Amino acid sequence: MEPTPPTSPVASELHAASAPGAAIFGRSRALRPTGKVLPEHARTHNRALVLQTLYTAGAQSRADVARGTGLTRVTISDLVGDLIAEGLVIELGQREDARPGKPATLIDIDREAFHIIGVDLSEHEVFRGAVVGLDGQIIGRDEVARDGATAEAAELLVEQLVERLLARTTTPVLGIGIGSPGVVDEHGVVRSAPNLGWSDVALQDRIGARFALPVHVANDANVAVLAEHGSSHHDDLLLVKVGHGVGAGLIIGGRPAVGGGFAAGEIGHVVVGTDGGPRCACGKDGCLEAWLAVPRLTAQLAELDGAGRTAASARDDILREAGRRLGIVLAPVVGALNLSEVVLSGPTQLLDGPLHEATVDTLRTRTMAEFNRDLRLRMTEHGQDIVLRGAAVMVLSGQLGVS
Amino acid sequence: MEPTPPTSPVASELHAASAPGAAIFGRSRALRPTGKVLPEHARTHNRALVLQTLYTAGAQSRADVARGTGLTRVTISDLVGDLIAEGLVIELGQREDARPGKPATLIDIDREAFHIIGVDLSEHEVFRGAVVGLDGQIIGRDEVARDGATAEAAELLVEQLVERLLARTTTPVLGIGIGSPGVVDEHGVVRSAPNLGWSDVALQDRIGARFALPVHVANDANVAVLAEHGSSHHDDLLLVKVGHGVGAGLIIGGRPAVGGGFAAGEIGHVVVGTDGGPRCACGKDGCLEAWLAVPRLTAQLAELDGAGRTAASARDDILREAGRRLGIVLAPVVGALNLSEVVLSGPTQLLDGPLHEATVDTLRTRTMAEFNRDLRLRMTEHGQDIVLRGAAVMVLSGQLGVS
DNA sequence: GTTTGTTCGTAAGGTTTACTAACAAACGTG
DNA sequence: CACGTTTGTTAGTAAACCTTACGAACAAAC
Repeated sequence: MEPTPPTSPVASELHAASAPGAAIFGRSRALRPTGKVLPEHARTHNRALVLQTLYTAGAQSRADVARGTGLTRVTISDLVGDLIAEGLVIELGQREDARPGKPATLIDIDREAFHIIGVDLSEHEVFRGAVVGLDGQIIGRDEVARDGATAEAAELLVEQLVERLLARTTTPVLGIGIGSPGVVDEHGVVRSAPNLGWSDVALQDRIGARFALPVHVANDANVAVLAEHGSSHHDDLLLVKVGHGVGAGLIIGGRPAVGGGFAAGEIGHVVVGTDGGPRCACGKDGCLEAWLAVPRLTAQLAELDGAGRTAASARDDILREAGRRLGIVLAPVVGALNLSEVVLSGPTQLLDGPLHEATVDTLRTRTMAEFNRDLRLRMTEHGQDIVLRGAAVMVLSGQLGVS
Repeated sequence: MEPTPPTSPVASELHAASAPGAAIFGRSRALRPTGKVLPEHARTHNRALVLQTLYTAGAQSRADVARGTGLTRVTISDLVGDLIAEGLVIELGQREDARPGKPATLIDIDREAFHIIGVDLSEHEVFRGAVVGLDGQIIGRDEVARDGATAEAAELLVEQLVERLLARTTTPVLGIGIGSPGVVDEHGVVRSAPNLGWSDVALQDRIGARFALPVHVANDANVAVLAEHGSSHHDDLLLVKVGHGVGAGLIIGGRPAVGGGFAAGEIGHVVVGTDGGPRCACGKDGCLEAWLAVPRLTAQLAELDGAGRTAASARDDILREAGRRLGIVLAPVVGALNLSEVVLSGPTQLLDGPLHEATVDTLRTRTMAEFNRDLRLRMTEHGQDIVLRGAAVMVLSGQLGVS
């Protein structure tokens, strides 16, 4: 019954008195900034709806779009007129196939009209970037070696990389998307990225001011899950990104989860199981990262090699145990959120095999089959480019409302 | 690399081919039913915004509401005119305090104009219900003994309880909110509630047809977290409801999480730890419910008493271990979602004490302090009425857009 | 070849919504 | 008492989407 000391990161407020006179529901809560809705906002929404329809279903007639959206042909013609004037949509000529009635004029998003810059800062040795098309196709790549650069030097490298990528674009640029390690807030400020020596770095503002383009910045795993959501039909999914560290990105009910402190997905330092485990850099024993991070796994496998040609099963045992640990951490999350899809991203030779199998097995034995029958666990199909493509999705979503 | 058998609840789709010709992002996904936005929808939104403002901040002038919402005085007058005509808002006369300018006419939601019926089906022996005011105050209670009724008999009991509650109302009824155990879908169909012998019971339609009133049905824990969200200023919170079983409700980014299969929050049968545990009714060993459910805890404590007057520390040990197990399951969820608040609901004499302390301790030692510094773990302040009040919030939110 | 029915895209006119501008009423202040 | 301030309403305007109507262009049936 004693309150825990206030120094504790998890403090109890059991006995905190509520404000006197406050209503039972809601009155004490800060006013929600839901915001008014003006006619022009409705227009913006419907405009995005047209783009989304074209983006998702491809070239079609105005009448098709009208049927798809529920708006009238008249309104669609009006909206499409705007979009054509802006260069976002083009007419493709008449439909070929033979059917009764006036032949339709096909329209589509001009998928060659804009380029997007995607940047991935999540790798340890190199900053990678790409020029990405509206469809997600990678048009050109570039990268800069990091050479241990931190703080201002690292920021300069990002600028340099973006500049080189912009030089390669041949059409107007829709925006710049950046996936950064660490905790990133809603304004694209990197609150904390220890690896890069960043703390409260206003990357979005800086890059935006430098290149006069829309910029979106988010955590690398949160960016990666956007790429996965784009190519999945699930609206509740989790992506686990295994690299130098272990992080996750979540989509819940079709929307990215950010978390109260912008640290959603930070599962690398959650302790796994009740039987200890390897000592982690953070000081605790048995963190997920201590079991699963790539350096840890490769080191363990290298030890095996050093001890002579052991049976392949020893290698498999190591990977299987890592997979089991991942499953143990994921089980409560899968259960609590009733996820329908979990995706793994990272080195295929490590993740795709015994590790993956063990995770599947562990999830199966530790969750309720009845509720999670539809759950799928799979490797990403985006490979190494997942953050680059996710960054493009982020820009697409932010600038056009398409996602 | 072998795909797991299709009978497995967690199946691998590692090698599933994507549809040929599908675009890299999105094209393969089903068209999102985002929906068009018409001017009247904007109107509805702004109307709800006015109600929300009044509900949250209390009586004020039209001009105050205009400043609070960002809409103009003219628009607010128009909207308020509608609301007064509908009987939702009333004029309270002129403001008393002395200041320059024309004296303001105070308006407020007519908090006595409507009653809400709240029903809680989560208890084992009894169905409880209440007439609830718009502010959440409980105006009258009623209950029916369940006597083990299941299937149709249980449905009839619900109808009977609602009928008796309606007879007690003295004003028009805004709607009926029901918190049911089991899995409930978006249309208020109880997909599965083993305790009540329900399977695909269209409770919302049935009660709605019987009483010709708006009805909202959801899972009991998901309903309970609405009550908690109403009196909290956190937009990422989890409520753990400990009773005959163990369930949870989540609010993520201010919205309730429902899950792909409508089973979000079902954490009772997630296995805890890596050291076995008590056999659970579901067949697995060491489910959270096997550690934490009230029958299990009381049985363990009763065994103690039977063995003679043991030290109080033995009782504390049992509760502490249960709390530790809860912390172990919650740690990955708290980490993944970066929750800012976790609330416990259930018997105070069991939860509020060593159990609570142990959960706090365990969460502290198993998550990253840096990310979860602001996390609070506390008992609910709604006590036994949490589902009844949550049901009222659900109706308020569904019918008026107020939450 | 003609008629019929269908489909597409556009034009005209009406309704809803929220805005700006302007004003009367009612108050405190100097 | 003149003046500035605040409130709430009236009048007119702009934006957005709707319904209705129509010409153009086609397939199918006669």
